[in-house]
Amino acid sequence: MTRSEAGRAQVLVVEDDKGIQELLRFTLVCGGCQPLCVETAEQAETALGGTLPDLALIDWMLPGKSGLALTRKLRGERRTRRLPIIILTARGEEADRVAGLEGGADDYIVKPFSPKELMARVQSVLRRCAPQFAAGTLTVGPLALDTVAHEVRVAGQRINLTPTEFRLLRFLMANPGRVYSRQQLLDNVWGDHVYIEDRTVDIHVRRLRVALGPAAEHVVETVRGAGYKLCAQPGTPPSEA
Amino acid sequence: MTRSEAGRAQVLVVEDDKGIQELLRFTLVCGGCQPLCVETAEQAETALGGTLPDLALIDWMLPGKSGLALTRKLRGERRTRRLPIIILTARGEEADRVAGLEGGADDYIVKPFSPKELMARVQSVLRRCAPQFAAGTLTVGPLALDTVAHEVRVAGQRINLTPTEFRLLRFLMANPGRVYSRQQLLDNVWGDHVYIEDRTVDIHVRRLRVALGPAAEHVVETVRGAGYKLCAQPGTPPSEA
DNA sequence: CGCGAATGTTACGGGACTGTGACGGCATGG
DNA sequence: CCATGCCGTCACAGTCCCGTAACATTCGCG
Repeated sequence: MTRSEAGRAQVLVVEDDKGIQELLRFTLVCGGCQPLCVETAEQAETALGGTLPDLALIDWMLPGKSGLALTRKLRGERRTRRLPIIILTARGEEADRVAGLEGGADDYIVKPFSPKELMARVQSVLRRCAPQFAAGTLTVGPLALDTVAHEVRVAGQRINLTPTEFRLLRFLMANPGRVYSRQQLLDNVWGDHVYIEDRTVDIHVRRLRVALGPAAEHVVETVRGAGYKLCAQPGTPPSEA
Repeated sequence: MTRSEAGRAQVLVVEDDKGIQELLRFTLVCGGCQPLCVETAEQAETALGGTLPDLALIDWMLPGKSGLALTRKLRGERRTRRLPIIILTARGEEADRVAGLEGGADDYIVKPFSPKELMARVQSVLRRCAPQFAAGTLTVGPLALDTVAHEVRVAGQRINLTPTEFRLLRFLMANPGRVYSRQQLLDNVWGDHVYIEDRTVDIHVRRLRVALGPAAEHVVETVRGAGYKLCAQPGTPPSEA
């Protein structure tokens, strides 16, 4: 589900020109997005330290660190690797387009742009990168996962998870009861073409179970020969009457 | 079922550079695929006139007709429209990535590539395009089989099945009332090119009946001299013509 | 009733699958 | 520079599953 379906898509805007920033903000709000505006790459990184937005809109020309450098950095870090990025560039900098796409941007927009074009591209990128998770709190059995605050609670008790454990649990909680093979989990939690051993999934499932503690570790079920799934009713052994 | 599960996936390789072609062939064979190599787009079209492969690996730079043109043509024809395509492109042609994906490719690989990466992407695309087992819940008599959750219930009571028992029951429930010989069951449940004793099927049928319990064991019927079938109405002897 | 073929039933050894602990690499932060 | 935390891989152990063999039973038929 796109966040544009359930709530507003959060868009991080990195733009030093106040006028353009206001235009972007206005356009995005009118288009149903929730903009978060900063002016420098450094501020952007600070903002990205918290909850990840659904999309980053980055100006090519920034004071200090350039938009390209920021893009490359975001692509280099696991946490932000899959964050959709749109580059804003001025007319006549066509050569930069190549560099921008090389740097990992998903799309680019040439200034001056029409609000219509901006929203079209934003929606397009959001749609393409969409199969994400609805904002809000997922609840399965004794588990509660806040996708915005990045918090997980077991019977109300807050626990700490590593990034991978969190994404794994989030994915499973988004589709409870559904069995996923190790490969499917790698595709959906780690990313499409990442070459990692199947068994690595087992390790993270174990670490996740340990982190969940005895109260909830059995919520993550092993389906022998098939994969793993989340069981909504723990303590219901499938034994016969 | 993907061919990668039962049998080797056939991959058409369109690459004019002999060295790279050999590397591709070697990598694919090691990865469990069955490559068919040609050097030009024309030869590729000829090869595609026969049995369709499971995947096409097309070099971007080809003598004469380009890989993009070939991709577009394949996407334009009904017969090859759904054929998964991966584009091979050289470093520095990143801009072509967009054109390639817009042209209808499912993925692209940048040369030079590692064998591991190649196989990861090939497998990923094959998985993504693999025909799925019909999702949903199959119901026959007192039996209910959830293909997604991998759960089986007898009169609402959940039971545990081993992987083979589950596949066997799933196949029978997908085609209730129809008689299958032991060999047919081996082909469909175990996979095509497996040589296993016929009697093994009997064993698993028994184990399945035991697992189903007295309430439903008679749903799996023996047709003497023919094989096994699932009877929708237990207690209703099949009326032959 | 007797016989052979087909099927049901039991037992068992090998192997596949998963759980578990440990290790080294890598990036981050001081 | 080191310390820390996270991650991916390896190796080992336990468990479960599966295919085969062997024996028992039932069915079909004369």
